Amino acid sequence: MKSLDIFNNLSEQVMIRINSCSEVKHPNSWLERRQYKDYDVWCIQEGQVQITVQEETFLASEGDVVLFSPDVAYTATTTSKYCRFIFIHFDFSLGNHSRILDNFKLSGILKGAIIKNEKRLFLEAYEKYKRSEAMSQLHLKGSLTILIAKILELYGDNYYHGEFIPVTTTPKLANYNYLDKILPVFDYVENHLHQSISIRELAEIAGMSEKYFITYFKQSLGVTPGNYITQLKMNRARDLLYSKLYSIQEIASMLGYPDPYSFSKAFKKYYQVPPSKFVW
DNA sequence: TCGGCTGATGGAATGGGGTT
DNA sequence: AACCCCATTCCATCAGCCGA
Repeated sequence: MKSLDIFNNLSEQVMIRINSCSEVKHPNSWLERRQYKDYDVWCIQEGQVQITVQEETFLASEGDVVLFSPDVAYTATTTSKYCRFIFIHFDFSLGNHSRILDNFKLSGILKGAIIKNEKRLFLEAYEKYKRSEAMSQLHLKGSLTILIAKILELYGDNYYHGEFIPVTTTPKLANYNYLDKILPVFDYVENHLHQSISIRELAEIAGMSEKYFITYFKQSLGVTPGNYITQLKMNRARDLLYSKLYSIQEIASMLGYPDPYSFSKAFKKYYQVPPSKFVW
């Protein structure tokens, strides 16, 4: 299992909040030196944008998408007569972890060709948003989610990795491998969903004391290990129920619950509906 | 990174409602 | 009546927060 799978498995815990979204056009004399506290995506519509990060210079052309992570200090100018781009500022968090994406080198320039469809959806949503059409904010958020999912997918498949380096304020932020320590735990949970999993055994796998493991896990992922296990089990329970191939008793046993009652209890707590009423 | 405290959770037993 | 499923209750254990 790849560490990026957490975003898929914990998709219900992912929160994206749009802070601002607009379109700007800058003349050749434009020079901007900034460092934001949230994420920022630029969709270059016209011209070329030259971006300098940590003394290194990059060029984003028409059609490209630029992703800035928080704490990336950049200087931007245009090498063409003028440039025009749409920007969107947003926060991205998993559970209560607002900087989970810092674990990955995502900040940089994505060539338009590799993200074509997702960018098109985003631009369509932006046009709706600009005209204040009905549900346009939901459209915008949805299309941004798709765009980010695509960036994560490209990153996971090694088709993309960002080259912007953030200004490291704490040692933790400099460590892109922060999740690596608990990666074996993800694998273990994934492969042992059919049995009851104790935090103690997970801590052992991570090579930490039980108490510290819980703290570390929550700091790294934004959710507690217990919540993580429950989330995965409930995802699978939902899929198994939809398949209509198994009884509640069978599913309970497939997910490591000692009896169907405990499973029902956990299921209802999570979905607010008992498993028997979940699929009609 | 650890230990103590406390609320949360699991497991077992029991009961009730619905269905066959 | 028998069976199934879920709710409730009680008690023991565990997870996770907080302070050091």
